[in-house]
Order: sequence, then structure tokens, then C-alpha cells
Amino acid sequence: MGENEKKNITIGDVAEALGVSKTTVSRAISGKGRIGNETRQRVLEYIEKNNYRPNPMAKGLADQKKYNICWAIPGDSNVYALPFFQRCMAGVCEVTMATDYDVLISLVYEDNISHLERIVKNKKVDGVILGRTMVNDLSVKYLKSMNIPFVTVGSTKEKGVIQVDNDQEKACMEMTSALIKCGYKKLVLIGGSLSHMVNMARQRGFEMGLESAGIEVKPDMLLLGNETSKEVENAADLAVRSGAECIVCMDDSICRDVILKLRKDGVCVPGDVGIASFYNSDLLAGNQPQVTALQYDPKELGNVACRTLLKLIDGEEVPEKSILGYKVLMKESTQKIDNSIMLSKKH
Amino acid sequence: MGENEKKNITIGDVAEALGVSKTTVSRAISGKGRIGNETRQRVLEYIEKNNYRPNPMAKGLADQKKYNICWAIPGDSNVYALPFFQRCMAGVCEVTMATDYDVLISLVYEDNISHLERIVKNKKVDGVILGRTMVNDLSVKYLKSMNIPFVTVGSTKEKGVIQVDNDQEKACMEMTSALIKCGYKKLVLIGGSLSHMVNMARQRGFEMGLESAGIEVKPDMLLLGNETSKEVENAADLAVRSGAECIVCMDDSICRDVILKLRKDGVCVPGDVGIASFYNSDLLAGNQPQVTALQYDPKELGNVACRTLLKLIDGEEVPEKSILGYKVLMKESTQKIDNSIMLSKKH
DNA sequence: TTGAAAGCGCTAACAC
DNA sequence: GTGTTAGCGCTTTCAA
Repeated sequence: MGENEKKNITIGDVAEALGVSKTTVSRAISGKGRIGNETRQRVLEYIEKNNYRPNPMAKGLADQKKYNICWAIPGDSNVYALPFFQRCMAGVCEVTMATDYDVLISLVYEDNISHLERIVKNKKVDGVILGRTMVNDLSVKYLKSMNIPFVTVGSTKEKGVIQVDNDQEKACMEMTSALIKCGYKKLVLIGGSLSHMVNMARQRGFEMGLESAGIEVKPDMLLLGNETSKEVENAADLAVRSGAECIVCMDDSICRDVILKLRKDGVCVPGDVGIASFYNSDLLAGNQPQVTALQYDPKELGNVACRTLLKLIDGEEVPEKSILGYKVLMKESTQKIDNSIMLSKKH
Repeated sequence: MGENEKKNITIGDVAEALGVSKTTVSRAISGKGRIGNETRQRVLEYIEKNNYRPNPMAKGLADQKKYNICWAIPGDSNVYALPFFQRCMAGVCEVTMATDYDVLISLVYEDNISHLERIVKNKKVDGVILGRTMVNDLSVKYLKSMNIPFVTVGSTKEKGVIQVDNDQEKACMEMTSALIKCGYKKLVLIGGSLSHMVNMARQRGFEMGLESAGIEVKPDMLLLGNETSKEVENAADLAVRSGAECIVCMDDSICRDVILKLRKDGVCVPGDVGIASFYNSDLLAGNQPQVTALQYDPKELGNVACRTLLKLIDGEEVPEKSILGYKVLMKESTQKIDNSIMLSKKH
């Protein structure tokens, strides 16, 4: 009472006010240990009424837990990746909000994870979620070596790592097959950085899609490792010249560059060439024509990753790999022109 | 030594190993209190060699600090706003990385700040940074009432609040003036939510730009409060019909919708109408034609906000308002057609 | 069913 | 200059 949240009320204050011991109050709160039903009620009511909050520092000190998890993401990703991480993080926070845990940020870089190291060494967190995985992932290796609970959003080849991921491979394969069914014979994949695990999976999915249709994967169908817009544009150019009927983009950042390039060059979509993307972050939404894309749910990824980590921290069993779904959205950008028209055109 | 980080080495272990008291070790680390130079060296060396890390919980409990700050952002912003928050957050983290502080996330909603309240009540942070400000801002009011150090990214009308912001008003006024100098007579502003402080400032800047050129601000030049793409499209339509020579968009989300709508309707930019945006997040980059826009630096905003908060926490003096700069980027989208041509067209 | 007391690891008077 | 001691607020044996 009195002034505005004058003094921080402690467990001792509660105990004194109720004429019980701190132990009793502690038991009422935690639910651990035996305690009289009536006593528990009294304590709980008092706490509620007086808005008492246990001090997490003290609790942490006493039970050696931090009640924090770390959300580690690249500090240098391109604009297009940002919404993914932000939404995924929202998914993580959603889960922690219902618990005693909070989320601490760490920025990691491909070749520098010192901040993550500090957070872990300083014992600020009980576990960490890695927002993405690299082919050669320093964070994964470090976390493994430190023997701290962690889960990755994205896959990894490291053994014994708890992972949460969409079924990238299957999704990409499915979309590739769908494209082929649309009538596209010559597909070309334009891909990004070779050091991201997700890109590896997407490439594999693409190849599987082709193979399952009996199409041989040739080198000129794989334009990979494009890191800059310039490189993507060149790849798009190459694809068109090589007679691609449909350009498949590894993500929507690439897709956007491709679309812009084609527009600049007066290449019509889907008239001259089809366009599809293996990832849709909504940034392409509203594009004319609407683009065929794979849809994942970043927030769900965050949800699952967080729930998994929390279980892991509590010592519960968790699956080594949680696979989440996806949607294949076929839109105008791959509306293959009717065959008869195609033929009449060719004649 | 021994196994892999077997037991957590404490300040007591260090003291014992060195044959000094815990106090001495503490003093060597903190730099506070008097201590012999040689002793300090010995301690520091030992610590370094044995990779000792003070337990932040214990430290926090003892000195009543949390060594965490809270980064509070909307949990429901649209895709276009995400990169801003993410970059701003990176700016915050950049600063904390050089300190003992870490960053804790809180998701707030326009009408529900319970998570922020929990973090504050639970005493998990020493201060908070609000990622955006609303006209009627629950978070600002709550934080003020709790008397906890905090700074806002964005302006507010609440008294006594430490704010960091770009000079939105001046920037928008300047761009508006520049547009007028380009020869545009009839400008129309298409704006978003009326509940965001930043939008208020931009509107004001726009009006000031007009007024300083002796142009009267009429209602049909202000198409505000558009929250959905549909609304923006309607506004764009209205603007064109009403004979707008240049459409000024309050941010790039709006700008994107406008561009798409004009393209759909076959309205040429800048041929038929000019386009400018009061915010550029790079998402528009690569657009054809390139769009005239105001450029801010979200990361710098984060940097300054964080440095300010840290000072505030340390009880240092800080300016009530830090104003950061901006850039006016004039591009093709407002390349007004030469007058003579215009005239010949009209005749 | 409840309580006393001993920590958890660190800081800060207050001695010496 | 250095050590002693008493907390910080909570959990957890161990008794009662």
C-alpha cells in the first residue's frame, strides 16, 4: 500500500504478514513440498492481493536457473531475411510469455560468435535457440561443446542436435513436380549462398523433383551461389538465354531480383517464362502477377523450437528432429500458356 | 581444469586459490575500493587464466541490478515494419555487446502491454527501450508510473520522457519543398494509421512544406488513416482522379501498394504522376523507376537509444530529446517531365 | 504440516 | 591495503 510500489515486498514480508515462515510461502508458490490446503490458499490470496513477485535473481541464485533463454540470430542478414527472424522470434516469445522464462538476444556472425559465447559463459541463459543453421556452423559446434541445452531452427548435419525445421526438401520437391505437371520442361534453379543449410535442402528438393519426373539434372539448370543482386540478375539473364521455361528462385529475395530484371528486359511473366519461389515472406505479396511460392510459418517454427527447448531444459525427452509443414501456392506467375496456343505460336 | 568446465568456479574459489579474501577478488574485478596494484594483477591474471566468470545472478542479487535492458516492440506490426525493428535492435545490441548488459525482448500490443508489465514487475531489467511510440501510448504511461528508466525510439507528447528520433518533421518538410521545387504543384499525401506518433510528425512536415511554399493545405491533399492495402489502393485511385501530380507516401509499405495499384491501372511513374516516400527501408530498392524517398538509419537510432538508456541507468544526465539526421534521396520517380513538353502536351 | 537454518555467489560497510 | 561480516531474496534439507 502506501505510495507507489514503495518498497519491494519480499517473501519475508509475506511470511511475516501471514505469521508463517518463508518456507511455507515458498512452498505455497512452488507447489513443491507438503503444505496445508488452507495455508496455501491464505498465502496465495495474500500474494495476489498484494501483488507480490518473487525476485527472479534470488530464485535464480538459489536454484541455479536463469529463467532466460537466448535467441541467437545473424547480425548481418539481408533485408529480406529480417521478417523471417522477427516473426520466428515472436513465435518464441509467445511461448515464453506463458512461462517464467524471458528471451535474451544474441547477434552472431558467420565467423564470430563471441557475443553468444559471452552470454553462455556468463550463465545468463538456461538454453539457446539458433535462428538458422550454416553448413559449417560455429554456434552449433560451440554450444555442443559447452553442453548447454539448445535447439536449432533449421537442419544441421552435426550429430545429436535438436532441430526444428520445415520439410524443405519435400516441399521443394513437391513444388518442382507441380511445376513439371504444369507442363514446364526446362526448369532452372537460381540459388543463393552455398553456406546455408536451408539452401542445400532446397537444391536437393529441386533435384529430386526433376529426377522423379525422369528429368536429368544438368549443370546449366543449377545457377547457385548468387549472393548479390548483380549475381542474381546475371543468373536470370543466363537462365532466359538458355531457354528456361520456368525460373525457380530459392527464396523471395532472389525472386524479387529476378522479377525486376525480367521486367527491365521486357521478358513477360508468365508469358515468356514462369517464375516460382521456394520461399514466400509476404514481401512478394501484391506482386503482379502473383507468384507461385512455398509458404512456411515462421511463427510456428518459433513456437515449436521454444517449446522443445523448454522441455529440454526441464530434462524431458524431445524428438531430435521436429518437422513442420508447408503450403504450395500455385499462382499466376506459373500459369503456363495453354498448349494449343503455344503450338499455334510456334507454327 | 580437469574435465570440461566441471564445476562452476566461484569468487570464493579464486580467493582461496590465491590466499586472499573474496572482498579482495571482488575489488580487483570491479575496480572499486582500494587494492594493491600487485594484488590486483595477481587476481586478474588468475581469473583470466582460469576463465572465471562472476555469476550475474549473485551479482544482481547483491547490488540490486539486473544487467539487462528490455527492447519492447509491437508484436503485430506489418511485414514492412519488421526490418526497421530488427535493425534498430541490432543497433541496441551493438552497444550492449561492449558492456555487461544484455537485451531482453518484450512484445507489446496497442491495447495490451501485460508482457512488458511482467518483465518490469519481475525486475528482470534495469531499463527499457520502446521501439515505437503511439499517440496514446500505454507503455509510455506505464513505464512513467513505474518510475523505471526508459527511452523511446520515436517522439511522444508525454512530459519528461527521454526520446530519440529522426527529425521527421524537418525531413518531410524538406522533401515536400524539394518536390515543389521540382515543379509539382498538386501534391497528395497518402498516410497510414493515425495512432502512430511518427505519422503525425510526417503529416505536419508535409503541411509545413506546402505552407512554406505558399500553398494552402486542402483536405483532398491529405488522404490519411489508411491501414489496409485496399484502403491505400483506394486512396491512390482517389489521388490520381483528383489530379495529383505527385503522390507522397507516408512510408514504403504504402508506397509499395500505391506503385502496384498505379501499375495495375496503367498509370505511368513518373510520366503521369510522381511518387515519393517518407520512408525507405530498402524494400523499395531496385524498384523501376527508383523512388524518391527519405532515408533514416535505424541502427543509429538503436545505438543512440541504448547509449542514452545506459547513461540514464547510471544516473548520468541525458538530453530529453536526441534528434538524428536523415537523407533526402531524389530519384527517377519524381523526375518531372520538362515544362515545354508538359505544355505541348496540354495544348 | 510447518519452521529453522544453511546456503546460492557476490557486494559493501566497517573494522583492522 | 585487506579481511570480516552481514546481507541481497529465495530454496531446500533436516528437525520438530
